[in-house]
Amino acid sequence: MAEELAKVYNPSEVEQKWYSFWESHGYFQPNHQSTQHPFTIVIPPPNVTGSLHMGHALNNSIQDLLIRYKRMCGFKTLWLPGTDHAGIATQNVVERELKKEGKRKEDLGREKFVEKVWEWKKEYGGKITTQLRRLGSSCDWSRERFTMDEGLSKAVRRHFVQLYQEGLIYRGKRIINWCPRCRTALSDIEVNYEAKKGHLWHIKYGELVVATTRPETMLGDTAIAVNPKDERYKHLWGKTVELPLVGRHIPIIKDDFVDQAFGTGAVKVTPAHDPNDYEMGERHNLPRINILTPEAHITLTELSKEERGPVKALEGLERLKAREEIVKLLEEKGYLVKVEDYQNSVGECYRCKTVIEPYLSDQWFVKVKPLAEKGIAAVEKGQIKFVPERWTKVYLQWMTNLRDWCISRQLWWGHRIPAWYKGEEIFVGEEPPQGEGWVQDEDVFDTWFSSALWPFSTLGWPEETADLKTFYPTDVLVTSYDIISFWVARMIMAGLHFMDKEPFHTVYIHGLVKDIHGKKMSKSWGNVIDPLEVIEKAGADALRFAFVSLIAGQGQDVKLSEEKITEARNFANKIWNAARFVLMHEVPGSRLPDNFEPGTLNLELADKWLLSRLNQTIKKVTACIEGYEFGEAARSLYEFVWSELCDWYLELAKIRLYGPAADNKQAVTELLAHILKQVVLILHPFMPFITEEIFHKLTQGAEGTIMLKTWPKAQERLINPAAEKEMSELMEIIRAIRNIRAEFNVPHGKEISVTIIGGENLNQTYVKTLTKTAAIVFQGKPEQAASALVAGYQIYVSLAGLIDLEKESARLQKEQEKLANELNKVKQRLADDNFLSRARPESVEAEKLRLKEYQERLGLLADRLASLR
RNA sequence: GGGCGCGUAGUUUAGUGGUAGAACGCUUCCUUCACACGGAAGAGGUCAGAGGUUCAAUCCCUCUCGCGCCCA
Repeated sequence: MAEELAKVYNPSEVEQKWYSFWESHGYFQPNHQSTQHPFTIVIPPPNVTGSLHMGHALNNSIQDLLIRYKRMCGFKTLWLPGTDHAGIATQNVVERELKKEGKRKEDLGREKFVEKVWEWKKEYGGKITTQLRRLGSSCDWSRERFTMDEGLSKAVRRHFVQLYQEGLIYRGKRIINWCPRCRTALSDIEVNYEAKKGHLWHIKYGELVVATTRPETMLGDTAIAVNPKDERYKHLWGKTVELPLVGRHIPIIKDDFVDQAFGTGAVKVTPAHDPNDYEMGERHNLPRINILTPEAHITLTELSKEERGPVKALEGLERLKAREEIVKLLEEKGYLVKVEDYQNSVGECYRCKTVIEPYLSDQWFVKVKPLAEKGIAAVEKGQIKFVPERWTKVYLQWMTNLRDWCISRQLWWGHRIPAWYKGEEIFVGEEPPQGEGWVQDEDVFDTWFSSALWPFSTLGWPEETADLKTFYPTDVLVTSYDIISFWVARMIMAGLHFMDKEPFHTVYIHGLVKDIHGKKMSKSWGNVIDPLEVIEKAGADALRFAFVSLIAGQGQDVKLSEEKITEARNFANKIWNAARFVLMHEVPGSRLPDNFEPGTLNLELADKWLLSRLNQTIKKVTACIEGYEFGEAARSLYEFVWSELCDWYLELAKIRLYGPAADNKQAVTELLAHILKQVVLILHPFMPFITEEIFHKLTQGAEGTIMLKTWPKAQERLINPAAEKEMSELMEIIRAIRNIRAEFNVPHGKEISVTIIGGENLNQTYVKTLTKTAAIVFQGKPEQAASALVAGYQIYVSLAGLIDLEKESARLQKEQEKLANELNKVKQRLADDNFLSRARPESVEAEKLRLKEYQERLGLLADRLASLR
C-alpha cells in the first residue's frame, strides 16, 4: 500500500512547495518545447503600486488556465509578466508617504522625488508579483518587464519620435481636461462623468439674460452667443454688452452650437474654460482669457487693470468659493435674475475623483484618426476577434469617435518627453540634442502611451530580438471590458502601426468581480474579499476554480461569494479523497506505463461506462477551452469527478476491491490509477497545485512535473453508448429502489427483496450493493410491496410489515396524475393535424413513442393501484 | 438622448425551438472502512409581463416594466 494521505486536503502545505519547484526548474520558460509553435500571452501589467485584488485574481486565473492548457498541448508557451509604472497612481502614493513626513514633492525637487519613487518601487513594487505567484500563475519571470525599464523606455521614445516624424504628433495650446489636484492634463477617457445636482444661475448681461452653471467663469467671458435662427435676439446681432462686475464690453455673436431651449437661449462664452466655448472662440476669433491657476484658484493676471479693480476680492479664491462670492456680488448689484435647480454631468478625475477643469494649456497630442482607421480595419476584417463577440461593437464605436489623444502629463514620475527647446527652436529625438542651451520638456507621457507598446516592447522592440521574432504577434489578450478603450484599442493601433501586424488575434473579455448581489467590491461597502486571505484559508486552487466555474457564457460580471469558494474548496477535498481512495488500494509497483491501454484489461460494465464518460469529458473540456467557454468546462469537470466518478464509480469499484476475486482487484486498481491520472491532467490548468501533488503521489515522482505532460486526447473507441445506456438504466433503477427505501423508512441496515420484471440481464450485483438488497427475482408480483416503473422495468420492493397501503396508494396516485397530464399533452399534439403534417417526422415519431410508453405505464399503475385495494 | 447586457427554484445561476438542470440553503434519514469540506432521499420553477412568428416558444421577433453598465 502506498503512502497514506491526510483525510482533509491542506492546500497551504503543498502550494508554495510546488510553486518554487516549478519556478526553480524553469518550467515556466518556453524552451521546453522548443520545436513547437509558439503560444504567447502578455499579462495586463498591474500597477506597480498595486496589491492583488479579485479582479487580478480572475484575470490571471483565466490566463494561467489558457497557458497551462496550451503548454500541455505542446506549444512553446510564453506568458510574459510585468508591471506598469502607473504615473498618476504611483506618484500619488509616494506623495502621500511624503505628506506623512509633512513634506511636499516640491520640497525635494524633481530629481530627488523621482529617486524616492524608485526606492519605493524597489521596496514595495514586487509585492504584486509575489502575490501572482501565490495564485499559481505560470509566468516566465525570467522575462519580467517594467514599463520604465531601459528597453521599454527606449521603445517609448521611439514611439514618440517616429509618430512625430510622421506628422502624427503635434504640440499646441488646447482645452484639455485638467485635474487641479493631480495638477496634470488627462486624456478624454480618463474623465468619468457623474450626474450631479447643481444650479442654473440667470444673470443679466446688459439687456440680455444668460443662464450658466458656472458663474465664476464669467471673469473670462469674451462673448455672448445666440442661435442665428433665434428670432428673439435678431435685434442684438453684432452689438456688444457690458460684462457685469468686470465692465468688459463683449460682442453678441451668432453660432449654431447654441441650443435655443437652454436657459434663455443666450449663453456666455468663455473660450479659456469650456471646450465648446473654445471651439466657438476659434470660429469667431474671440480672445481667450484664463482666470484660473493650475490649482483652480482665481487669478486676475490676464485681466486689464480696469477690469481687475471691481473683482479684486476674488483673487486667489478656490473655484467653488469663488462661485459663492461671485453669486453674492451679482445678487448685491442686482444682476442675478433667478436661480434654478439643475442637474448636469460633471467630469471627475479617474484617479482621485476631483472635479475636472477644462483648462487651456500647451500639450502634446497624437492624431489618432489614421491609426484608428487601421485598428478598425483589422477588427472588421477579422484579424482580431473579440470574445464574446458583442464587445466588437463597443470597440468599433469607440474607435470611430476618437478625438486626438493628449499624451503629455504634468507629472514627475513617468517617461520624460524627448523634446528639447532652445528659444523658438524645438528638437525631438531619441537622444538629447548636441550643443548648449537645450532645455528638455518638463512633461512625461501618459502611462497608456507606454502600455500601448506592451505586446512588443516587452519582447525587445525596437531591437529585433529573437523573442520578438518568435513571440510576436502574441495570441490572446485576456482583460476586462473596462480597459478596452484605455489599453486594448491603443495596443491594436500601436501594434499595427509599428509592427505592421496586429498584436494578438483574440481579445478575451471577462467581466468584473462583484459581490454576491452584483455590487462592486469596495472598502467603503465593506464587501471586499481579499484573494490572499482566500488563498490562505481555502487554497489558490479553490479560488481559481470558484472563479472559472462562475464564468458564464456572455462575459457577464462574476458574482463571487464565500459560499462559492467553499464549494470549490470542498471540490478540491473531494478530488483529494478520490485520490486517497485510489492510492490506498494501489497494488505495489503497479506504476502505469505511458502507453497504458485500459482496453486490454478485463473490463466490466462500470469500467466501460466510466471510460466512456471520461473520454466524453475530455472531449468536452478540450472543446470548451478551445472555444473560451471556461465556465462550462469547469462545470463539466465538476460533474464528472463528483457525480460520476465519486458517487457512482468508486462505490461500484468497491465491490471488486473489497470482494474476494484477486484478479479483478488488479484490473480495477490499474484502471483507477489510469482514470485518476487522466482526471488530474485535465484538471491541471484549473487547479494546478492539487493536481501536481496528486500526480506526484500517483507516479511516485517518476514522471516529473504534471505541467509538462501531454494533454489527454479523447479516445473515440472508448466512447461506448451502449454501456452508457445500460448504466443509466441501472442508475435509474437503483435510484427508484433507494427512493422506496427512504419513503417507507426502511431501516438503514435492513436488507430488502426486490423483483424486477424482465431484468434478467441487468447487473444484479450493482443493484444489490447500492440498494442493500439481499435477493432479486425477475418474475411474480409480490404482495405487500411498493412499486416503481423505470426504464421500462417494473420494480417491486417487498415491504412485509413495513408497507403502508395508504401511503403507497397516495404515491402511485401522484405518479398517475403526473403521467396522465403528460399523456394528455401528447394526445393533444398527436390529434393536431398541423403537428402531424408540419413537424419534423422525427418529432412525430418521438411523440408516438411517448404516447405508447405513457399508456403502458399508466396501465401498469392502474393495475397496481387496483391490487392495493 | 444613443447603445449594450440582464430578469429562470429562497439565493447564485446553466441551458435549449419539442418533459427546465446545477450549486448553496431547506426537510428527512445515515458516523458503512476515500471524504460530514461526506452519503442517500426529498420539497421547491406560470423560465419578469403582454403581444407576434411557429404544428410547437423559457429559447426567435416586437413592445412594456424592472435592474445594471457604457457613451453623449
